[in-house]
Amino acid sequence: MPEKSDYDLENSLGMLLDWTSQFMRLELNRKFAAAGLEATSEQWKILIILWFEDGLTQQQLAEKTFKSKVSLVKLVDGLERRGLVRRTPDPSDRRSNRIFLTPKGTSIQEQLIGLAKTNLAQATRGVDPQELTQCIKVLKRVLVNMKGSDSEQNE
Amino acid sequence: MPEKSDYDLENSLGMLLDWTSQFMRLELNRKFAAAGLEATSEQWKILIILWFEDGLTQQQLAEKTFKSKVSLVKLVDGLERRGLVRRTPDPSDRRSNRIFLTPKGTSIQEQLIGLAKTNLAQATRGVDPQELTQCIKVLKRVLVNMKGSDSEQNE
DNA sequence: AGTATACAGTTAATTAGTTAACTATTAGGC
DNA sequence: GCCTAATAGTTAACTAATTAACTGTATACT
Repeated sequence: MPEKSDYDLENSLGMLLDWTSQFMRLELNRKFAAAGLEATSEQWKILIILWFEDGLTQQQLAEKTFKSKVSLVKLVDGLERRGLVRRTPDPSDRRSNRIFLTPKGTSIQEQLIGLAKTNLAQATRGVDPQELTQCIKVLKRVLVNMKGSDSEQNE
Repeated sequence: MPEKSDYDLENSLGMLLDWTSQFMRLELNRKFAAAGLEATSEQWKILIILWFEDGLTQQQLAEKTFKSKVSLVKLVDGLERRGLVRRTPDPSDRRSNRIFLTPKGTSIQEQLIGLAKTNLAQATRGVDPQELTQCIKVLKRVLVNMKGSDSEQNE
Protein backbone atom coordinates (compact mmCIF):
# COMPACT_ATOMS: atom_id res chain seq x y z
CA MET A 1 0.00 0.00 0.00
CA PRO A 2 1.62 3.28 -1.06
CA GLU A 3 2.05 6.04 1.49
CA LYS A 4 0.50 9.39 0.74
CA SER A 5 3.61 11.14 2.02
CA ASP A 6 5.49 9.57 -0.90
CA TYR A 7 3.92 12.02 -3.33
CA ASP A 8 4.64 15.68 -3.39
CA LEU A 9 2.36 16.63 -6.24
CA GLU A 10 3.04 20.36 -6.12
CA ASN A 11 6.75 19.72 -6.64
CA SER A 12 6.59 16.84 -9.09
CA LEU A 13 8.65 17.47 -12.21
CA GLY A 14 5.89 16.10 -14.44
CA MET A 15 3.25 18.41 -12.97
CA LEU A 16 5.53 21.47 -13.09
CA LEU A 17 6.47 20.84 -16.72
CA ASP A 18 2.82 20.52 -17.73
CA TRP A 19 1.79 23.62 -15.79
CA THR A 20 4.64 25.88 -16.88
CA SER A 21 4.48 24.92 -20.54
CA GLN A 22 0.71 25.33 -20.56
CA PHE A 23 0.74 28.75 -18.87
CA MET A 24 3.49 30.03 -21.15
CA ARG A 25 1.70 28.79 -24.26
CA LEU A 26 -1.63 30.26 -23.14
CA GLU A 27 -0.09 33.62 -22.34
CA LEU A 28 1.75 33.72 -25.67
CA ASN A 29 -1.53 33.02 -27.46
CA ARG A 30 -3.13 35.89 -25.55
CA LYS A 31 -0.28 38.24 -26.45
CA PHE A 32 -0.59 37.30 -30.13
CA ALA A 33 -4.36 37.79 -30.05
CA ALA A 34 -4.07 41.10 -28.17
CA ALA A 35 -1.72 42.36 -30.91
CA GLY A 36 -4.27 41.39 -33.55
CA LEU A 37 -2.02 38.67 -34.95
CA GLU A 38 -3.97 35.70 -36.18
CA ALA A 39 -1.39 33.06 -35.35
CA THR A 40 -1.23 30.59 -32.47
CA SER A 41 1.82 29.58 -30.47
CA GLU A 42 2.04 26.26 -32.29
CA GLN A 43 1.76 27.94 -35.67
CA TRP A 44 4.51 30.30 -34.56
CA LYS A 45 6.85 27.36 -34.04
CA ILE A 46 6.44 26.50 -37.71
CA LEU A 47 6.75 30.10 -38.91
CA ILE A 48 10.01 30.72 -37.02
CA ILE A 49 11.58 27.64 -38.60
CA LEU A 50 10.51 28.75 -42.07
CA TRP A 51 11.99 32.16 -41.33
CA PHE A 52 15.35 30.42 -40.80
CA GLU A 53 14.91 28.10 -43.76
CA ASP A 54 11.97 28.46 -46.14
CA GLY A 55 10.54 25.75 -48.37
CA LEU A 56 10.93 22.75 -46.04
CA THR A 57 8.65 19.74 -46.41
CA GLN A 58 6.00 18.86 -43.83
CA GLN A 59 8.13 15.91 -42.81
CA GLN A 60 11.16 18.13 -42.21
CA LEU A 61 9.06 20.56 -40.19
CA ALA A 62 7.70 17.66 -38.16
CA GLU A 63 11.22 16.50 -37.30
CA LYS A 64 12.41 19.96 -36.31
CA THR A 65 9.42 20.59 -34.04
CA PHE A 66 9.21 17.04 -32.60
CA LYS A 67 5.65 16.88 -33.89
CA SER A 68 4.10 13.99 -35.81
CA LYS A 69 3.50 14.23 -39.53
CA VAL A 70 -0.20 13.97 -38.71
CA SER A 71 -0.02 17.08 -36.54
CA LEU A 72 1.66 18.94 -39.37
CA VAL A 73 -1.29 18.34 -41.67
CA LYS A 74 -3.73 20.31 -39.54
CA LEU A 75 -1.14 22.90 -38.55
CA VAL A 76 -0.28 23.65 -42.18
CA ASP A 77 -4.01 23.62 -43.02
CA GLY A 78 -4.51 26.35 -40.44
CA LEU A 79 -1.52 28.38 -41.61
CA GLU A 80 -2.68 28.12 -45.21
CA ARG A 81 -6.25 29.10 -44.29
CA ARG A 82 -4.86 32.24 -42.61
CA GLY A 83 -2.75 32.97 -45.68
CA LEU A 84 0.58 32.75 -43.83
CA VAL A 85 2.13 29.90 -45.85
CA ARG A 86 1.40 28.05 -49.06
CA ARG A 87 1.83 24.38 -49.96
CA THR A 88 3.79 23.81 -53.17
CA PRO A 89 4.20 20.32 -54.61
CA ASP A 90 7.87 19.34 -54.85
CA PRO A 91 8.61 18.78 -58.57
CA SER A 92 11.41 16.30 -57.86
CA ASP A 93 9.41 14.18 -55.40
CA ARG A 94 5.70 14.27 -55.94
CA ARG A 95 4.99 12.76 -52.52
CA SER A 96 6.27 15.90 -50.78
CA ASN A 97 4.86 19.35 -50.19
CA ARG A 98 7.26 22.25 -49.81
CA ILE A 99 5.95 24.90 -47.40
CA PHE A 100 6.77 28.53 -48.24
CA LEU A 101 6.07 31.69 -46.26
CA THR A 102 3.73 34.13 -47.99
CA PRO A 103 4.47 37.88 -47.85
CA LYS A 104 1.85 38.07 -45.10
CA GLY A 105 3.58 35.26 -43.22
CA THR A 106 6.92 37.04 -43.51
CA SER A 107 5.48 40.39 -42.49
CA ILE A 108 4.35 39.32 -39.02
CA GLN A 109 7.61 37.60 -38.05
CA GLU A 110 9.12 40.58 -36.27
CA GLN A 111 6.03 41.12 -34.13
CA LEU A 112 5.74 37.44 -33.28
CA ILE A 113 9.38 37.25 -32.27
CA GLY A 114 9.10 40.40 -30.15
CA LEU A 115 6.11 39.02 -28.26
CA ALA A 116 7.78 35.63 -27.79
CA LYS A 117 10.79 37.38 -26.26
CA THR A 118 8.54 39.43 -23.99
CA ASN A 119 6.84 36.25 -22.90
CA LEU A 120 10.14 34.54 -22.12
CA ALA A 121 11.35 37.57 -20.16
CA GLN A 122 8.13 37.53 -18.15
CA ALA A 123 8.48 33.81 -17.45
CA THR A 124 12.05 34.12 -16.18
CA ARG A 125 11.63 37.38 -14.23
CA GLY A 126 13.65 37.21 -11.03
CA VAL A 127 15.41 33.99 -12.02
CA ASP A 128 19.19 33.93 -11.64
CA PRO A 129 20.63 33.57 -15.19
CA GLN A 130 23.04 30.89 -14.03
CA GLU A 131 20.24 28.91 -12.43
CA LEU A 132 18.22 29.25 -15.63
CA THR A 133 21.12 27.86 -17.67
CA GLN A 134 21.41 24.99 -15.21
CA CYS A 135 17.67 24.34 -15.45
CA ILE A 136 17.82 24.27 -19.24
CA LYS A 137 20.68 21.78 -19.06
CA VAL A 138 18.53 19.51 -16.90
CA LEU A 139 15.57 19.83 -19.28
CA LYS A 140 17.77 18.90 -22.24
CA ARG A 141 18.85 15.78 -20.39
CA VAL A 142 15.20 14.92 -19.63
CA LEU A 143 14.44 15.38 -23.30
CA VAL A 144 17.20 12.96 -24.30
CA ASN A 145 16.03 10.45 -21.68
CA MET A 146 12.44 10.50 -22.95
CA LYS A 147 13.19 10.72 -26.66
CA GLY A 148 14.64 7.22 -26.42
CA SER A 149 11.21 5.81 -25.55
CA ASP A 150 9.74 7.63 -28.50
CA SER A 151 11.81 5.88 -31.16
CA GLU A 152 9.86 4.41 -34.05
CA GLN A 153 6.95 6.77 -33.44
CA ASN A 154 6.05 9.44 -36.00
CA GLU A 155 7.67 7.75 -38.97
CA MET B 1 14.98 43.63 -38.66
CA PRO B 2 15.69 40.85 -36.15
CA GLU B 3 18.90 38.88 -36.42
CA LYS B 4 18.60 35.14 -36.81
CA SER B 5 21.46 34.63 -34.35
CA ASP B 6 19.19 36.13 -31.66
CA TYR B 7 17.19 32.92 -31.49
CA ASP B 8 18.49 29.70 -30.12
CA LEU B 9 15.42 27.59 -30.68
CA GLU B 10 16.85 24.31 -29.43
CA ASN B 11 17.65 25.90 -26.07
CA SER B 12 14.61 28.11 -25.63
CA LEU B 13 12.87 27.54 -22.32
CA GLY B 14 9.46 27.59 -23.98
CA MET B 15 10.39 24.94 -26.53
CA LEU B 16 12.05 22.73 -23.93
CA LEU B 17 9.08 22.92 -21.57
CA ASP B 18 6.69 21.97 -24.36
CA TRP B 19 8.88 19.12 -25.56
CA THR B 20 9.71 17.61 -22.17
CA SER B 21 6.17 17.81 -20.84
CA GLN B 22 4.80 16.31 -24.03
CA PHE B 23 7.29 13.43 -24.14
CA MET B 24 6.75 12.61 -20.48
CA ARG B 25 2.98 12.68 -20.86
CA LEU B 26 3.08 10.53 -24.00
CA GLU B 27 5.35 7.96 -22.40
CA LEU B 28 3.20 7.81 -19.27
CA ASN B 29 0.16 7.17 -21.45
CA ARG B 30 2.06 4.36 -23.18
CA LYS B 31 3.06 2.82 -19.85
CA PHE B 32 -0.55 2.94 -18.64
CA ALA B 33 -1.81 1.39 -21.87
CA ALA B 34 0.92 -1.28 -21.86
CA ALA B 35 -0.18 -2.28 -18.35
CA GLY B 36 -3.77 -2.61 -19.58
CA LEU B 37 -4.92 0.34 -17.45
CA GLU B 38 -7.63 2.31 -19.14
CA ALA B 39 -6.67 5.71 -17.74
CA THR B 40 -4.82 8.60 -19.36
CA SER B 41 -2.18 10.81 -17.79
CA GLU B 42 -4.67 13.66 -17.41
CA GLN B 43 -7.22 11.36 -15.80
CA TRP B 44 -4.47 10.16 -13.48
CA LYS B 45 -3.98 13.72 -12.21
CA ILE B 46 -7.60 13.71 -11.07
CA LEU B 47 -7.45 10.22 -9.60
CA ILE B 48 -4.36 10.93 -7.50
CA ILE B 49 -6.01 14.00 -5.97
CA LEU B 50 -9.12 11.99 -5.14
CA TRP B 51 -6.92 9.37 -3.55
CA PHE B 52 -5.63 12.07 -1.19
CA GLU B 53 -9.07 13.59 -0.63
CA ASP B 54 -12.18 11.95 -2.05
CA GLY B 55 -15.49 13.67 -2.80
CA LEU B 56 -14.20 17.03 -4.04
CA THR B 57 -16.30 19.12 -6.42
CA GLN B 58 -15.35 19.62 -10.06
CA GLN B 59 -14.49 23.22 -9.21
CA GLN B 60 -12.12 22.14 -6.44
CA LEU B 61 -10.47 19.61 -8.74
CA ALA B 62 -10.09 22.30 -11.39
CA GLU B 63 -8.30 24.59 -8.91
CA LYS B 64 -5.96 21.88 -7.68
CA THR B 65 -4.97 20.83 -11.20
CA PHE B 66 -4.84 24.35 -12.72
CA LYS B 67 -7.43 23.21 -15.25
CA SER B 68 -10.55 25.12 -16.26
CA LYS B 69 -13.96 24.06 -15.04
CA VAL B 70 -14.77 23.33 -18.71
CA SER B 71 -11.89 20.86 -18.93
CA LEU B 72 -13.15 19.11 -15.85
CA VAL B 73 -16.50 18.37 -17.46
CA LYS B 74 -15.05 16.16 -20.19
CA LEU B 75 -12.39 14.70 -17.93
CA VAL B 76 -14.97 13.58 -15.39
CA ASP B 77 -17.18 12.38 -18.27
CA GLY B 78 -14.32 10.14 -19.38
CA LEU B 79 -13.56 8.91 -15.87
CA GLU B 80 -17.23 8.13 -15.28
CA ARG B 81 -17.56 6.33 -18.63
CA ARG B 82 -14.62 4.11 -17.63
CA GLY B 83 -16.24 3.46 -14.23
CA LEU B 84 -13.38 5.01 -12.23
CA VAL B 85 -15.37 7.76 -10.47
CA ARG B 86 -19.01 8.69 -9.99
CA ARG B 87 -20.69 12.08 -9.89
CA THR B 88 -22.90 12.61 -6.84
CA PRO B 89 -25.01 15.75 -6.47
CA ASP B 90 -24.07 17.70 -3.36
CA PRO B 91 -27.19 17.74 -1.14
CA SER B 92 -26.20 21.01 0.53
CA ASP B 93 -25.49 22.89 -2.72
CA ARG B 94 -27.36 21.61 -5.71
CA ARG B 95 -25.09 23.47 -8.13
CA SER B 96 -22.16 21.21 -7.22
CA ASN B 97 -21.19 17.65 -8.06
CA ARG B 98 -19.06 15.72 -5.62
CA ILE B 99 -16.70 13.29 -7.35
CA PHE B 100 -16.03 9.96 -5.62
CA LEU B 101 -13.66 7.16 -6.54
CA THR B 102 -15.35 3.85 -7.34
CA PRO B 103 -13.84 0.58 -6.07
CA LYS B 104 -12.42 0.15 -9.58
CA GLY B 105 -10.91 3.64 -9.44
CA THR B 106 -9.33 2.90 -6.07
CA SER B 107 -8.03 -0.49 -7.18
CA ILE B 108 -5.77 0.83 -9.94
CA GLN B 109 -4.16 3.58 -7.85
CA GLU B 110 -1.15 1.56 -6.79
CA GLN B 111 -0.34 0.54 -10.35
CA LEU B 112 -0.77 4.09 -11.67
CA ILE B 113 1.48 5.51 -8.98
CA GLY B 114 4.13 2.86 -9.62
CA LEU B 115 4.20 3.62 -13.32
CA ALA B 116 4.28 7.38 -12.70
CA LYS B 117 7.29 6.88 -10.43
CA THR B 118 9.00 4.74 -13.06
CA ASN B 119 8.33 7.44 -15.63
CA LEU B 120 9.82 10.14 -13.42
CA ALA B 121 12.89 8.01 -12.69
CA GLN B 122 13.37 7.48 -16.41
CA ALA B 123 13.03 11.20 -17.11
CA THR B 124 15.62 12.18 -14.52
CA ARG B 125 18.10 9.36 -15.16
CA GLY B 126 21.64 10.71 -14.87
CA VAL B 127 20.52 14.05 -13.46
CA ASP B 128 22.29 15.30 -10.33
CA PRO B 129 19.65 15.39 -7.54
CA GLN B 130 20.81 18.83 -6.45
CA GLU B 131 20.54 20.16 -10.00
CA LEU B 132 17.06 18.67 -10.26
CA THR B 133 16.01 20.45 -7.07
CA GLN B 134 17.43 23.68 -8.44
CA CYS B 135 15.57 23.15 -11.72
CA ILE B 136 12.30 22.55 -9.90
CA LYS B 137 12.86 25.76 -7.93
CA VAL B 138 13.23 27.67 -11.21
CA LEU B 139 10.09 26.06 -12.65
CA LYS B 140 8.10 27.04 -9.57
CA ARG B 141 9.22 30.63 -10.05
CA VAL B 142 8.21 30.49 -13.73
CA LEU B 143 4.82 29.16 -12.65
CA VAL B 144 4.34 32.05 -10.23
CA ASN B 145 5.42 34.55 -12.90
CA MET B 146 2.95 33.22 -15.45
CA LYS B 147 0.07 32.56 -13.08
CA GLY B 148 -0.22 36.31 -12.56
CA SER B 149 -1.19 36.79 -16.21
CA ASP B 150 -3.80 34.13 -15.82
CA SER B 151 -5.85 35.92 -13.15
CA GLU B 152 -9.56 36.20 -13.80
CA GLN B 153 -9.51 33.25 -16.21
CA ASN B 154 -11.38 30.05 -15.32
CA GLU B 155 -13.76 31.60 -12.84
C1' DA C 1 -39.30 39.42 0.24
C1' DG C 2 -37.28 40.37 -4.19
C1' DT C 3 -33.94 41.49 -7.38
C1' DA C 4 -29.24 41.41 -8.81
C1' DT C 5 -24.90 39.17 -8.59
C1' DA C 6 -21.96 35.42 -8.20
C1' DC C 7 -21.05 30.63 -8.74
C1' DA C 8 -21.13 25.38 -10.52
C1' DG C 9 -21.70 23.04 -14.28
C1' DT C 10 -22.76 22.32 -19.16
C1' DT C 11 -22.68 22.85 -24.30
C1' DA C 12 -20.78 24.36 -28.77
C1' DA C 13 -17.07 25.70 -31.86
C1' DT C 14 -12.10 25.84 -32.49
C1' DT C 15 -7.15 24.30 -31.99
C1' DA C 16 -3.96 20.58 -31.31
C1' DG C 17 -2.41 16.24 -30.02
C1' DT C 18 -2.65 10.92 -30.31
C1' DT C 19 -2.99 6.04 -33.01
C1' DA C 20 -4.47 3.35 -36.95
C1' DA C 21 -5.45 2.70 -41.57
C1' DC C 22 -5.13 4.30 -46.14
C1' DT C 23 -3.24 6.46 -51.00
C1' DA C 24 0.27 7.67 -53.93
C1' DT C 25 5.03 7.89 -55.11
C1' DT C 26 9.87 6.62 -54.82
C1' DA C 27 13.68 3.48 -54.18
C1' DG C 28 15.88 -1.17 -53.78
C1' DG C 29 16.85 -6.08 -54.72
C1' DC C 30 16.63 -9.81 -57.84
C1' DG D 1 12.26 -4.17 -65.71
C1' DC D 2 9.42 -5.67 -61.70
C1' DC D 3 7.76 -6.36 -57.34
C1' DT D 4 8.52 -5.22 -52.69
C1' DA D 5 9.86 -1.68 -49.06
C1' DA D 6 9.87 2.59 -47.48
C1' DT D 7 8.36 7.36 -47.51
C1' DA D 8 5.06 11.70 -47.63
C1' DG D 9 0.86 12.99 -46.91
C1' DT D 10 -4.00 12.41 -45.72
C1' DT D 11 -8.26 10.93 -43.25
C1' DA D 12 -10.94 9.21 -39.30
C1' DA D 13 -11.87 8.49 -34.43
C1' DC D 14 -10.42 9.86 -29.99
C1' DT D 15 -8.50 12.79 -25.93
C1' DA D 16 -7.85 17.30 -24.20
C1' DA D 17 -7.33 22.20 -24.20
C1' DT D 18 -9.27 26.91 -25.25
C1' DT D 19 -13.17 30.88 -25.28
C1' DA D 20 -17.99 32.23 -25.33
C1' DA D 21 -22.60 31.70 -24.21
C1' DC D 22 -25.94 29.46 -21.49
C1' DT D 23 -28.77 26.98 -17.28
C1' DG D 24 -29.80 26.58 -12.71
C1' DT D 25 -28.81 27.50 -7.78
C1' DA D 26 -27.18 30.24 -3.89
C1' DT D 27 -26.03 34.56 -1.79
C1' DA D 28 -26.30 39.45 -0.82
C1' DC D 29 -28.41 43.98 -0.67
C1' DT D 30 -31.82 47.28 -0.13
